[in-house]
Amino acid sequence: METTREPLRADMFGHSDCAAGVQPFRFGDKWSGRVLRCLEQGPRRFSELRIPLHTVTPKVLTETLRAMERKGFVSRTAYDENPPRVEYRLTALGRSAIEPMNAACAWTAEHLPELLAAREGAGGAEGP
Amino acid sequence: METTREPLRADMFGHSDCAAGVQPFRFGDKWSGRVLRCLEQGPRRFSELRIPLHTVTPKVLTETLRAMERKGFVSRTAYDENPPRVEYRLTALGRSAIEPMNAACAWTAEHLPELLAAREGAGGAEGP
DNA sequence: CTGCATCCGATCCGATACTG
DNA sequence: CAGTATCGGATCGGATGCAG
Repeated sequence: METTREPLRADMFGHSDCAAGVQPFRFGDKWSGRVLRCLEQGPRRFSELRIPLHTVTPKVLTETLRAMERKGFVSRTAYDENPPRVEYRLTALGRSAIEPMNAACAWTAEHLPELLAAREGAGGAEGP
Repeated sequence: METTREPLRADMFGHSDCAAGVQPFRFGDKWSGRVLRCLEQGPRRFSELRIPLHTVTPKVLTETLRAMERKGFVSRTAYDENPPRVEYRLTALGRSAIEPMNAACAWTAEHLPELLAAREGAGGAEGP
C-alpha cells in the first residue's frame, strides 16, 4: 500500500523469493486513517472533523481530504449556502477499507504491551 | 500504529466521536513491510535481503532493519566468522504481524482496479 | 465556515563513496 | 560481507496569516 508510484503491482511471476505479491495498500500519511475512522460514523463537515482530530491544522486536514478524494476513499459535497457547508463521506471503497483497518487495530490492541515496551527501550528515559 | 510519539494509545474514554480507540500500528516507512514479507520465509542475511528488495540501498536497508529491531519485529544475530555473517529473523511479534498484513494485502488485491484507476486520474496522462 | 498561501523544520530515502 | 559516512532532493506536516 503505497502512495508513491511503484507499488500496488499485482505481481504474479514467482520470484524465487519474497517481495512478490501485492504490497498492502497504506496511506503514507499521519491523518488518513483517523479520518477514515471519523467518517465511518457518517458524513461529517470540515469543522466537525477538526474536533476529534483536535491537533490537525486546517491546511493539513485539507490536504489529507483532497488526497483521500483523489484516491477514491471519500467524496466531497459542497452546498451552496452561506456560511458555506461542505460534507465529506466515505465512498464504497472507503467503507470497504474499514475491515482491514479493524484487523490491524485488533492486532495492535492485542500486542500493545510489546509495542509500548519497544518505545521505552528506544526513547531513552532511564532514571530520574 | 504510529512511529511518532503520540499514537498507540489505548483510549478507553468514549469521546463522543471517532478518533478514539487504538490507532492501527503502521511502519511509517517504505521498506519494513517488504522486509517482513522476506523474513516470513525464514532467516535471511543482509545481502540476501538486498536481492528481492533490489532497489534498496544498503544505508536504507540498515536503517530499516535497525528500526524494526528496535520495535521488536526482527532479531539480529552476528556470527563471528570471516567474512562476516549476520542473520535477521522475525521475532514472535514480527510473525504475528503477518496476519493483519495478509488481510491488508487481500483487501488491496480485491480492490486493485479502483486503486489503480485513482492513480491514473491523478497522474495526469490524458490523451496520446 | 472552509479553506489557500507561505514559511520552515523534520523525515525519508536515493546516490555515491569508503571501511573493518 | 555487512555495513558507515556524507550529500541532496522530495515530502510531510506544523505555525501563522489571509480570503471568499
